[in-house]
Amino acid sequence: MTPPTFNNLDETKQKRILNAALQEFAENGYEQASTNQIVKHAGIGKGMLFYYFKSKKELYQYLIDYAINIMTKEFLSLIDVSEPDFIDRLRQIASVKLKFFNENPSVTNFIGSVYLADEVKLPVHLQKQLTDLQSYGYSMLYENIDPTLFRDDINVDKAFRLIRWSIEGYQNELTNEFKGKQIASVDLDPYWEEFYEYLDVLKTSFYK
Amino acid sequence: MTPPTFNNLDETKQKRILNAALQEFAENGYEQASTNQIVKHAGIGKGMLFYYFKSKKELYQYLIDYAINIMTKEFLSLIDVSEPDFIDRLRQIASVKLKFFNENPSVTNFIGSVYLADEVKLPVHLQKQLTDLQSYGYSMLYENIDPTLFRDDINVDKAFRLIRWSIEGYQNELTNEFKGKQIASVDLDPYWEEFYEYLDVLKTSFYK
Amino acid sequence: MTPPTFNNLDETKQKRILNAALQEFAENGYEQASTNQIVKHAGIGKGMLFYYFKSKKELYQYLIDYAINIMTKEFLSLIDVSEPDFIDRLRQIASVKLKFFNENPSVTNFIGSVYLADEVKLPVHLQKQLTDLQSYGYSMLYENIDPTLFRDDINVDKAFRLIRWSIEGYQNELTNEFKGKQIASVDLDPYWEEFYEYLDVLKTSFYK
Amino acid sequence: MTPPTFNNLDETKQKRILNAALQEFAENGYEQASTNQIVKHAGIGKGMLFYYFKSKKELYQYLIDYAINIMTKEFLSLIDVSEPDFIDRLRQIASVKLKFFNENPSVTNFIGSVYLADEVKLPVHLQKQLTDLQSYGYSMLYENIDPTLFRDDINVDKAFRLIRWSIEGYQNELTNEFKGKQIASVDLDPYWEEFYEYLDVLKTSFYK
DNA sequence: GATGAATGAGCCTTCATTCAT
DNA sequence: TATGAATGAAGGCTCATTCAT
Repeated sequence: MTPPTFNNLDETKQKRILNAALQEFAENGYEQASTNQIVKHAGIGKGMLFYYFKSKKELYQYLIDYAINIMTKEFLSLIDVSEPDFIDRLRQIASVKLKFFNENPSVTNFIGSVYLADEVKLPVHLQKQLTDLQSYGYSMLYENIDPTLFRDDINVDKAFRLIRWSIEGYQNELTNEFKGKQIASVDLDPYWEEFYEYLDVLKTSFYK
Repeated sequence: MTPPTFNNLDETKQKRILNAALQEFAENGYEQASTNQIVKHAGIGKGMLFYYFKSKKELYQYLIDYAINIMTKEFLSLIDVSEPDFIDRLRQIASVKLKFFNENPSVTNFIGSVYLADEVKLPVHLQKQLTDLQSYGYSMLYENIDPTLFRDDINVDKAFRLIRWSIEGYQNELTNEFKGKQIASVDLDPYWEEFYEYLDVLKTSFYK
Repeated sequence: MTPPTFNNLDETKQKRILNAALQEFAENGYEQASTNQIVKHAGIGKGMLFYYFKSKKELYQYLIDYAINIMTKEFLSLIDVSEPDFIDRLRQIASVKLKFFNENPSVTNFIGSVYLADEVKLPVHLQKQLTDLQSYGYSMLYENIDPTLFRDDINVDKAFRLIRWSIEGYQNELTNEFKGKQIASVDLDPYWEEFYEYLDVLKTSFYK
Repeated sequence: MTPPTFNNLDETKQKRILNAALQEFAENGYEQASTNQIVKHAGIGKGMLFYYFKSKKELYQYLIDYAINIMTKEFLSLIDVSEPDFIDRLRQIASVKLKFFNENPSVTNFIGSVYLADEVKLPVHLQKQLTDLQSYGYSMLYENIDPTLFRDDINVDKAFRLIRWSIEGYQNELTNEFKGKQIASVDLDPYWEEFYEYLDVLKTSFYK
């Protein structure tokens, strides 16, 4: 399924190529991404990319598959589902997510661009994997949550979603703010503090 | 600042060109948009586009400027700021926004794609205008709001933002759902109903 | 059907492009023909070829159509079918053919390469035209021929074909011999003389 | 002259490589032939082909040399020159030729494509060998022929050639007809019968 | 000997931009 | 003003050939 010519490369080279490609696609979208730029940044010859992947599209689909796998293994599966408090769960997810982002910034940006753009008609098995990834993410989010913590006078499902949207909105705003900056160079502590304050407001409002 | 050659055109022709361009950019992004398609849909010769605008980029920036102006005049300025209830204000904004979208779908889609994509490095004056647009939007949102409606045990500013993010998240989800469909063909009533339910949950939770 | 952008060119330029293309395709076949070489020899910019023709394949098909038309009008239709003597008919055809070749060498070579190579899957209407061209050629060859000139002890149809094949073989041999030489620089008279001698042998053998 | 590295291979491997190459060149012509396909079909590594032959062109020329030799030894030298009747000689040659084709279809197709295409500028020694092959073929055709069988009122040399051209024309037509079909699946008897009828017409016409 | 990864020139094609008319 | 023909750089991709292993 995955190109054996590529998988036989030593890992650092694979990583160099994958990162160059993930970044190029994330920044420019599928069509506008330039394989020329990719090979230049990856430091490989013009022909090799097509020796490994046969076509731009195959490379793109390989990246999606790769991103899905790594997100599953190194992000979603690390979420602790024993925490029954929805908002504390969200806090923990944010922490794992940030760690993942720091280790795989290009993967995060790339998979985001895939969901946003849908420039490319993907084969069904990839469409399914993307949907599955989302479902798995939701299950990590909602599984084993204790609904009795919520006020009795509101619809809990609606509350779930409103809270999730709030958090996502907050995180998007931060992402936007940090865009272009080296994340490593930012002192994140004040942001965590602020985040916790937002979570407290949510608890106060939505919980009993 | 705006090309005088273009502004001297009779208005219907201007509209034809602008709409052709707005649509092309909204659908394909900056790089992928084709000037050939634009002139074809606008019904003008290839040379004229570059006579009016000098370059693809200048056209794009003109469109941003144009979109900002029209959104200011025909959307933001129509918001009724006499409504002091924050959540009722949001409801009213949603209604005005939908009306604007129905009358100017290409403008709405275009400006959305500009915020999302940031393919192009914009000149500072446009960056500023975009920020100003957002600020103006926020002022329409927050001006004259009665904070005393909110519970006393939460930070009202944080509540404002959490609520706004919730609503935006909900609206994004709908936008995504409607993508590709003819909006005119959708019966919106059930969505309004659902929207109001969400607003009620917010009121119950955040208000006294 | 034929690209209007190309047909609007002044004729000398059209000819320059057509000849460059006919030659390139005749010499190298469809796949190996280089559009780069064509534009270089035609003295036009790289993009123009695709402005006129949209694709290499469309150019190729245009050339086939063009070659068929010109061969029909300036070669086959000039054959005098009032001559009932089969071998004299062949003599006359050879003369017309040579004249045509001198005026349109690239067309002749091109259409020959098309029949030989069948590299490209042609659309049915072109397939049909090519077959029709051959049929028309045969009709010019056989129409109104007097079979009673042939000996009674042989099958006249078989004789027709044997004679045709002889002549074609002779002509192919000459074509091969002249390959690469400037045909204009060759004194053809001795070849005509030799040709007539061959025709005489055929008459002696196959006629009463 | 022939690469010693290649000649040291055991014969089955040589054959595998030669057949893979002959077929690829015969089917696609020189330029369009893919060395990748050749090594794949030959079951050898990419590097070895260029170890044995140094370049695609050298391989091609080796194949020409090889084809000439095998045609000489296993086709032309098998022609029975004791038959003094020209037309019976032709019949016998056709039979030997068909046998050879059945045993070496790739060689036959390859050498045919070489004569037709002349894509490649061959070195003089190969040009000469090709000419010699033809000469040798002609000598097998004409040697020991009894000219007194021919009518007295025609030039016998011209008759020889006319007859040869006829036969070649007939055979080309058949080759064309069979193109793409599995020759083994065709019942050839009716074609032999027809062939003999043509030969009879020729005898009746050209012999006393 | 043997492999196949690596290279880079060249392929067809698109497209913003210019310019003669 | 208005047209659209003309340009050439850049796009994705292929392939003979080389070379480290």
